[in-house]
Amino acid sequence: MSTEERVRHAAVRLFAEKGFHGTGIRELAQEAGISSASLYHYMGTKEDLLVAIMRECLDRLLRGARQAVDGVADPRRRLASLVSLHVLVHARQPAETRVVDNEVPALSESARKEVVGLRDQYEQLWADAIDDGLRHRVFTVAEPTVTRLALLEMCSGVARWYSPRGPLDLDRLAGHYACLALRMLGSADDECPQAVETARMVVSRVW
Amino acid sequence: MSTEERVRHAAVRLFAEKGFHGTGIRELAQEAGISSASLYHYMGTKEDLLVAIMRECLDRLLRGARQAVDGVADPRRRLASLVSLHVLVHARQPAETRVVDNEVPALSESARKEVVGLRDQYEQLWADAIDDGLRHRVFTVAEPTVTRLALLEMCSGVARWYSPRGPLDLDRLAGHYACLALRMLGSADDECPQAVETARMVVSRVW
Amino acid sequence: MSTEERVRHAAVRLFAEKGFHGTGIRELAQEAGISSASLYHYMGTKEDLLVAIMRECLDRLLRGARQAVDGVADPRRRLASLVSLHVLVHARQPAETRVVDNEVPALSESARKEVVGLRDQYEQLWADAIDDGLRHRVFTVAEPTVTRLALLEMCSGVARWYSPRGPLDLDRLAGHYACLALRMLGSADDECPQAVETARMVVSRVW
Amino acid sequence: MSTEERVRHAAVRLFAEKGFHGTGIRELAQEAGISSASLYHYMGTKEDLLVAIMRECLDRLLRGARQAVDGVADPRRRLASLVSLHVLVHARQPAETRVVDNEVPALSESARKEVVGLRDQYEQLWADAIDDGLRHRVFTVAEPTVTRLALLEMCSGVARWYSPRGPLDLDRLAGHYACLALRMLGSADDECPQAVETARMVVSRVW
DNA sequence: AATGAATGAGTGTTCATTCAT
DNA sequence: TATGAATGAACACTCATTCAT
Repeated sequence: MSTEERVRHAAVRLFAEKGFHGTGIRELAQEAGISSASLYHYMGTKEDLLVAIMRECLDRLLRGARQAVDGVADPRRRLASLVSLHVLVHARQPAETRVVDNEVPALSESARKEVVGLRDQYEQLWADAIDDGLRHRVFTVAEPTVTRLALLEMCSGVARWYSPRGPLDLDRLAGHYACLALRMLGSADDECPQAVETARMVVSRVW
Repeated sequence: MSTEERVRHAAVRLFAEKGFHGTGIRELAQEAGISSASLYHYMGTKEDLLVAIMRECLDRLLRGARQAVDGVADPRRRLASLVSLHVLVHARQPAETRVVDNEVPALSESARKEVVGLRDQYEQLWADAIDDGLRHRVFTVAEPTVTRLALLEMCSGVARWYSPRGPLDLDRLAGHYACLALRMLGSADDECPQAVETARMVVSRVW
Repeated sequence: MSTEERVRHAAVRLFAEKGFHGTGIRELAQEAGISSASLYHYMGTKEDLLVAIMRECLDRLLRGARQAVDGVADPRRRLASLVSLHVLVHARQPAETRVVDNEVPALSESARKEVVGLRDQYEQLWADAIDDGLRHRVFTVAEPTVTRLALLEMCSGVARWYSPRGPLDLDRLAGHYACLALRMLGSADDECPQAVETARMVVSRVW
Repeated sequence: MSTEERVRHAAVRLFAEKGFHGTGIRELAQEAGISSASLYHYMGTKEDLLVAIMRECLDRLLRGARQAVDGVADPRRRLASLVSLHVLVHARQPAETRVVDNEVPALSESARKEVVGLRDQYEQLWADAIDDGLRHRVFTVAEPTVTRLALLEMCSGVARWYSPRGPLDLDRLAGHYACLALRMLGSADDECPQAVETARMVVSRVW
């Protein structure tokens, strides 16, 4: 593993564990196995490093999500795939995703704009699937916007508690969340296994 | 409003907005309208202040939750009331609840133990309702533990986005979440209005 | 002497001796007899301190120069008084004046504008006296602008070498420079003693 | 232009513009178009580079000054030639000369001794001319030492303001300063054109 | 009750310099 | 000849906290 990768990994781990402001540059350097001065060969400012982490994670998520929904007509399958992918990624990369989810307020104005922009594009894919499902009457739910937010928070929460050492494997986890999501939307939950399959394929392609 | 309250409010607002480590003592003092030295008449250390905020919030939530479920036999109504209460509180007090949800890693070992202990007691009430519902076959869900976590994350997420200036009033919000929850558990969602009523009563009693 | 004054004196001494960039904040603190953290009770940034020193020195010089020329009709006496005052001040306060003369490039854009503005006002008084003298034919010199600059550099140079422990007292020094200046301008040099008298009075009033 | 020359030029430019302590090694490298590590193939330490610049400039000036006065009997012509040469050099090479004039305090003890020694030899030529002129009664001035310092500061000041884009060409500038100098010394100022001629010849030989 | 003054330890970042390649 | 990589020390500045008044 290159030094640059070690720096990145150290930052992801520490920012996730102690927060951006709770992580010192010297701590970061020690975790990466170099001096704090050397750190600056591999990054700009501490914030630049944070932005790079967020951008890459969101970029991948957005790219993956697009692959998961592109060309899929059935909104139930689209939504289920989005949920599965989101859960898979949050369970496999809890550190990265927690940084993305928690440290937005630590960003400066301009960086925040970029990051929020990416996140908005991503969430739009969820909104489209939900709207489509409502229009085609395969979803029945009172508040689509609130429900979308509820879904996203529910799925992102996985990064806060999932442990690979627990009894649940990733596929069953993702499948279960897909079921919960379809239930919330008032739909039958028989699309889940195929959605998990799609999500797994996307993950193997993008990560 | 007493000075002590002003300090508490300032801390809640800033810890929620910028995080514990992102908030300076001088910033806190300025927001409270006193000098940073005077701050120390109203608190111990900065961490003591954080702990006090978390403890009070969790205490109230736990007390409220107990009032909401005590003596209620139907697990659907218990669960729906817990969800409604949780959502109401997170929508009405987003700053306090975000501090509780986000700043646990900023605590020292011993303080963390206490706070996590309170949270565990609180979550146990949810677990009990779910288990009870499964036992009585009013709930049908594959992974009760995962589902409980999904529910909690979904509901806590409200604090991250709800705005009182939006189109949804608190009661409808709480009711909608109760419906979503019952759906997730594979139950009919006709207990929601009463659950909201219960939650409102509890809130008015405890806060 | 108050702590604030000690800080100011330390800064003047060190900035003059080693330059702004050559003076560390810790060195400054040590010279002032406080910790480097305490320094920040008595100043904004290091640059703010520099600007304050420059502003005060230039303000005084400008005020003094105006008092020295106001209401004096004879341009020879005006010019001689300006020279005497300039020399007196640079000999008595070599540290302050060297900071003003040497550290302008260390200033940020906006601060530099202010400082250069003050200096320009000051130099204008010299330009006016010279122009007036040429118009009234009491001065005879080919290049008035160049000559003004030559005069100013010559007089400012005093701060770089004059020592109060040398054989020349301040009055004779100032008088000699006034003579040199009048000679450069092609004028008789009999106004000097009165000019020194004027300068001494101004100095005692403004400093 | 060789890399070594590019380094030298970059250093001269930056040391003059921002001072020795205000110039970073990376900045220097960038200005020279190489990496900061490569810099060390062409210099010793940063201070060595400064010393080399100063030494060369002072060496040339001293050599030039000797050529300008050697074998010239008339002290007026000697003094006028020294002034002309000094002004020409300071106007043509403002960066080098400002470094020499401003950065002496940045030198370590031993380097400072060497540089000050060169400067003293140079100034001695001025002192000799003045003393000679006084002895032969072609100069009339009260304080020869002070006057020498005033002359030197006046002439060195040229480097701080002269611009080749201004209305004055170098010869007229040098001639004007020679006149000012002779006036200061109480002498007729008719030696100037020849002095400028001498200075120009010396410059073309030494630089 | 309130705060100006004070500080040791720490912040993120840059410094001049070295060295293996 | 040239440079990426590396670093200990220093940079200007802020931290949470204490204490005399």
